[in-house]
Amino acid sequence: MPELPEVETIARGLAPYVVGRRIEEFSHARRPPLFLTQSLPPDVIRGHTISGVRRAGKYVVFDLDPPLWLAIHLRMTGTLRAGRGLAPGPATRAVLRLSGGVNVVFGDVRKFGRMCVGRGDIRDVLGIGVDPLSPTTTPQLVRRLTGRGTTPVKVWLLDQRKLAGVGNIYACEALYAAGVRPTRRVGKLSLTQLARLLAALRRVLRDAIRHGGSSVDDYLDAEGKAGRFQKHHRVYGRAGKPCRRCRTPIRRIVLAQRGTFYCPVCQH
DNA sequence: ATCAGCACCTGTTGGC
DNA sequence: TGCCAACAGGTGCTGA
Repeated sequence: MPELPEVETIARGLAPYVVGRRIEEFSHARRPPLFLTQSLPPDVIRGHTISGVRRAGKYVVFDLDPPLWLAIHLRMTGTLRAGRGLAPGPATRAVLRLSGGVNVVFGDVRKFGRMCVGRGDIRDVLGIGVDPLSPTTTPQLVRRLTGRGTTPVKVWLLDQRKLAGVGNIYACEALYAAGVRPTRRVGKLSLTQLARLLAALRRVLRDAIRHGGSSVDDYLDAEGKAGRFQKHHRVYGRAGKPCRRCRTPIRRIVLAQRGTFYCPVCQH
């Protein structure tokens, strides 16, 4: 469920609760497997201190001292909550018990979420690409990444090995904002169109972060609060409803098995 | 090397 | 009202 803006919101919300605290205990479910195959044995993090919380792609990352990291991917229904004396619930998959009585609880109804303990270059270990919000991600770099690829641009945006962090909602919204049809072959977009798309993507992501992310169904932040950006969606989830610009009904198609929404008039 | 299709899970919703 | 198929913000594997 959570994409870049939701993960960013969660990471920022966790920081005041966890930074500077020591991990006293780490308890976690075993089935279905919670840890990625490339993970170090998870229990090595016990006794380490959390030096920071950040986002890498769609992962929430706890930086530890001595140097090590714990990355958590929420997939569709994962939630991360922090609080003093916070209790586990029925869907709890893991709990970090920290110094000072603070608990971090990872809940996940569908059990798709995954964790990974590692050290060194996190992007290498997790296999994720560049960040769309990074100033080093330029239209020229994006062009190098797309090459002459024949993949539909919307499917390309969802490939975490290229750009990391974009999911279904923001891919749809950014393509609408840029006036680009989701089915366009990514390698055939001009550099100008790619630049427009990257700028639109950044605008949409920053805007969504400012609004605490999108709560379409069950996303909640680190303190259990819903996001507000769903009120700003222009196409996502609006099949059959009028385009806010031209009143044409928004169309829904399926690309790579994902619902894809666009305006047939405003997007070419 | 790609890529469509399905698998992984459970809860909610919409159509009949 | 009740049942059940379809669908959901994500990713990874398999086989063509």
